[in-house]
Amino acid sequence: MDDTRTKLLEAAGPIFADHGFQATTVRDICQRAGVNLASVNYYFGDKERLYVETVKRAHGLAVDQVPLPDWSDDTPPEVKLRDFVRTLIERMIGVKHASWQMRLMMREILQPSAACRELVESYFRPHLDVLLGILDEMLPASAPEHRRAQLAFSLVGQCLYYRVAGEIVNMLVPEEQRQRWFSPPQLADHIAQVMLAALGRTEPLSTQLQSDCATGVCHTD
Amino acid sequence: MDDTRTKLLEAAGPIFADHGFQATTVRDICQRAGVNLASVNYYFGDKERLYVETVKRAHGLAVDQVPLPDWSDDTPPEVKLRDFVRTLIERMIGVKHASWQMRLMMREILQPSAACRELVESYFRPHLDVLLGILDEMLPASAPEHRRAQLAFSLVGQCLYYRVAGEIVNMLVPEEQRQRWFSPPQLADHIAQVMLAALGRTEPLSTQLQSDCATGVCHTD
DNA sequence: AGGCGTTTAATACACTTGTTTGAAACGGGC
DNA sequence: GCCCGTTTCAAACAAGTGTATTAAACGCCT
Repeated sequence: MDDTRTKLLEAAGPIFADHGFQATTVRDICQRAGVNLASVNYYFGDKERLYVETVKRAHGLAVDQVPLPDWSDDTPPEVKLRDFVRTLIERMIGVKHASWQMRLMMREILQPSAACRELVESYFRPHLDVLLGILDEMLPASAPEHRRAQLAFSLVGQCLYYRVAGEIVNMLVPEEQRQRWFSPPQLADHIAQVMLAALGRTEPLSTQLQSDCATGVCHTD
Repeated sequence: MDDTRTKLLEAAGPIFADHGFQATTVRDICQRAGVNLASVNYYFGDKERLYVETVKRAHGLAVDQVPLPDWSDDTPPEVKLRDFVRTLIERMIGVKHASWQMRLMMREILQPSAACRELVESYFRPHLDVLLGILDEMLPASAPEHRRAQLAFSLVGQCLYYRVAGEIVNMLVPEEQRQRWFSPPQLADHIAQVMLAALGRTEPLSTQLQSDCATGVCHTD
């Protein structure tokens, strides 16, 4: 399928992700796609319709690219939580240092547009439900609903941070330290450790870091 | 001081924050400021210079608006950490549901421009140092530097989340639940609890939530 | 008052934007 | 071949953009 329509969609993705809706020009997209200027209006009606289609396609590709593992019924919740974090981090910053799909979705998160409602229901809500299910296995039944949600947001927030503020992290952390200690799996394991320690499923971090700090960090498998 | 220059800066702030650099027009700014179209070129040379000045001014105002408390020397680190989180959250979503200053800075975080380097050195770095100092008081001396940084990012990430993904949270959490349990101080206390529990300075959350969940949540003072 | 540097004002100028147009090219079916 | 709907193309359009220009108004000193 390399018809003009899909060529347009594929060209539009990275450009919209980089510059946002307003700042990208249909001329730019058409040039990148190698098609005539009028094509976007012919196939999508106008620029905005093309944008919405691009966003939909983006999150479709994003979930396919790094899917959640399907756990067996006896997988302990600690492992599920760690896997969940790893998947999130991988989607955020793993795939070739941030795919255009994620960059585009990030724009929608920060400034929701017409394409966003669908994004929430078909992407965020299901993932939140999975995470809430994992947390339920570790929390007492008396834990109120809003605390579960806030815990989920705490976890997601830590992952999202490296996507949103990645450039800032790059400026704050020296190059060599970043290379050695800030790889996606390392960050994922750190976040999982924080959450598990907070939930009381692991020793607190301060005691973990007291003894044997070399091996305590990189149990990456 | 209501000369044209400052009128321009004050008008430009919210508009740049809402629409970004590209999508805002100097005509819009001048109209809102009630000054002539040519003024921006007269006072700032061009649109970009005005933008940079606006960003600088934004973070100047942001720190003044909600300053960090100055703790006495014997303030326990747990209190400092909680205060730090509260300050961050207050800056993120507290002041009249997100001031334009924060919205503008958020744009720079997500997509750094020329004005960003200065933002990092004069705003983010000092705050990070304060936070690292607080964490140092709770961590063993053997804790490696990169883990401290990651812990700091975990904390900041959780706070940033409600600013970045605030609209998504609004769609995911029912209105009434949001009204009751998602006020800035409540969110701040939750995040502080997570971090303190992870560090082992409090009981784990799962046991906290087991007993007496009604009073355990809202120690707002 | 008069002169002068500073500020404001209206307008014009290129230029880019999204979109439209109408004709040309294509691809089968009879 | 010829007709047809579909797709491509180059060009043009109208609106909106940042910026430049020019003259008028202002404030202030002597």
